[in-house]
Amino acid sequence: MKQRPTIKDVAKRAKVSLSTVSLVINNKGYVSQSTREKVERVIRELGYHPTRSARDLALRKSGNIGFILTNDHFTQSEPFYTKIFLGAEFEAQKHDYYILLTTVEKKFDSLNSIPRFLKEQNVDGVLIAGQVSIELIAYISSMNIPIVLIDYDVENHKHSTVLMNNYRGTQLAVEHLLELGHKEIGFLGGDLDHPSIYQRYLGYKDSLDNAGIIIKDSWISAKEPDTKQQDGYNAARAFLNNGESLPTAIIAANDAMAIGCLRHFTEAGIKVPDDISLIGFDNIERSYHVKPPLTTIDVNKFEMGETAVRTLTETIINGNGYVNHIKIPVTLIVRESTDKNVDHHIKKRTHHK
Amino acid sequence: MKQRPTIKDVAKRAKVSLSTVSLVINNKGYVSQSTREKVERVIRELGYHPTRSARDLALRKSGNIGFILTNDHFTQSEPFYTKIFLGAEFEAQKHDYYILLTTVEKKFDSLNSIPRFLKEQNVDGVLIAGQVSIELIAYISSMNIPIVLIDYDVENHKHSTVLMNNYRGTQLAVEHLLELGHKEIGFLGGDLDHPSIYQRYLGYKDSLDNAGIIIKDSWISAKEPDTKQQDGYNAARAFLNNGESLPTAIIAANDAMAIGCLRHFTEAGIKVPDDISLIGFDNIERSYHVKPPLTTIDVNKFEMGETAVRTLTETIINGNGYVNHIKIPVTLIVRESTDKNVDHHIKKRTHHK
DNA sequence: GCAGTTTATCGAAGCGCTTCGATAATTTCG
DNA sequence: CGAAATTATCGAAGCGCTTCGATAAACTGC
Repeated sequence: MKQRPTIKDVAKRAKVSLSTVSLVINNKGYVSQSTREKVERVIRELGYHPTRSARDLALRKSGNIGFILTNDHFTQSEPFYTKIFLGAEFEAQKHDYYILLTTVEKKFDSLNSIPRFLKEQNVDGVLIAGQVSIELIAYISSMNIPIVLIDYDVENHKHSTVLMNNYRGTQLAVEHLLELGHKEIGFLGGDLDHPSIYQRYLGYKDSLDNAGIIIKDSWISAKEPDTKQQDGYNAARAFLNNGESLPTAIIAANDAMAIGCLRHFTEAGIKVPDDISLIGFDNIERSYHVKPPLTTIDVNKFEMGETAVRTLTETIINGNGYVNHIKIPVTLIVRESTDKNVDHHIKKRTHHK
Repeated sequence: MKQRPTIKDVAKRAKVSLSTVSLVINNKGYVSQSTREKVERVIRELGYHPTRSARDLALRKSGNIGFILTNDHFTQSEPFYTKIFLGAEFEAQKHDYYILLTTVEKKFDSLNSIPRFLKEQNVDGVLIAGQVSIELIAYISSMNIPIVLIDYDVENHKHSTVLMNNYRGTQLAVEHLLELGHKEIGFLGGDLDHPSIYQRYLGYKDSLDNAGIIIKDSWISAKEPDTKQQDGYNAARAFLNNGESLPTAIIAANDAMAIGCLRHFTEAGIKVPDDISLIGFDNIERSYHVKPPLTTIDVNKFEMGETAVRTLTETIINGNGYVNHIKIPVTLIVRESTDKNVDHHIKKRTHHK
């Protein structure tokens, strides 16, 4: 196996010094036209290409960016972060970066939670997707490595973030329902401590406020501990048992909860959308296959990944301190779980049975 | 920003030479218990960790493995290679490798098709998923870089391969149909030149042969140029118009074709599985949502990725020449598109109308 | 008790590249 | 026309690590 040529071979063959070759490769300093051409010719002849690790060592950088997420994401059925990752991967390729992927435990453990690529100084910047421990973020931050957070917002706004426009999402949902003639619109949330969910709640609340509608407490459910299907199911039951009349439409914090809610409604004989309209959020695969298909809010995950990489490379170039908060637009997907508010008095009777 | 400690700092502080520290880190050569402990203590105190690029340069390796696929895969809706990639990613993590992903054009172009990580000598081995140009494979091979092919088999068996057991898949399908009492079993294939499809065809043919059933030409369709849904649709039409009676069951080369076939049958008033049973292959997402849900053959894609990485790391360690051909097992997923062969004479009448 | 091993440590060279001066040749222009 | 600035090239040092001898001390065993 014959060795690949090094910069030395190029220099020898072109009868110039190592440094000159380096200058040509990097388009730096002063090199006369003639020697530049000579060197370039030799490079072509030899099929030379600089070796990554040598260059990295000399430049004290890596050409990689790290992608961190908690290890439960990939095992989830919904490929949310997978799509973000792919978007990032493609954008990174454009900027001549490679992405090193790693997963970490949800809870921080200073021994094991530090991704290897950080210890090895093998990344120039880091993408963090979803809710990782703030200790880890702080640790990376303390190493002075640029960070971009995706779909997760920490309180201090020290790092750039790429979020979906949660607020705008529920706003769209409310607008859609208002157009359909609904006035009594509920919100089925889970854990309001989660920033995204809270934003969705706010978008809902503000929109109704602006429409001059006074929200009744009984329209809102936010007692469930999480935002999974089961929580939606439970929340739906709570709705039915609170002694108050149901709103004519419900916006769920996400599709999973909406689907759980839908299931309970179906069991309880409440028809969606005839008796009540229902909107989800996230546009997960299943929201399309459920009966009836869910009206929901979609965000382009691929674009989130792309944008994150673009932001990160800019931070790498411009140095830290460059902070950017980007909201990726969302769109309303109208399917069959929402319908006109025909006559809500009939409905009240229906679900009081 | 204070510099991270280097091996030099460790040496100084531990009052030993650079080389001794290196020996300790790598567990090599002779080091007395006492100095070993001393060095290890200092390493801990300083929070030292060797830097990747320096080590790579010295060792002339990279600690990365490349993952190549053609650029159309990720744009396809079916996340087939995505799952393989994730399997590979996780397994790589266990072996302390990072995966560098890249896509290449289907047709080889010596200028642009060479992945950057190859030019930069930035990978110790390469995973190739799907049908990439043989020129590229030959090129990589000529650089003496270990290769493992996934879901693609080139003629010369110079490289390790990880394939799904296509042959076994259609064998399972035939067994299933035989148990249901079918004797007239057709095969709806596309491009038989594709090795995977051909293996599926062989599994079908051999199984019927072994069962003592003589296959009629009219049961087999293999004239379509590709294996997409439209090809299945067209093939189904050809089946109906060939003047012969239909078999009582059909095995399609893949789910896409099966779904196309199903669509045409539905349009033609032929009921699946009442009039004819139908089996797909691949277990794509849609095969589950179609009416009726498709009986099909599933393979664990994640496992394919894992196995490929395991094979590759072994080749990297043991040197080339270590060649392994692995077939990942498949399983039959019985859903609603197959049923007992009740009375096929009635059926014949049905579809002759 | 001494030649031959084994164990322990270290200095120096080397991996392939970048970059900082130093030197020299060429150009500018007051 | 000569001092200063610009252009061109190169040698050497350095990036942080591994590894090959060299050297020396500590054991073998006869």
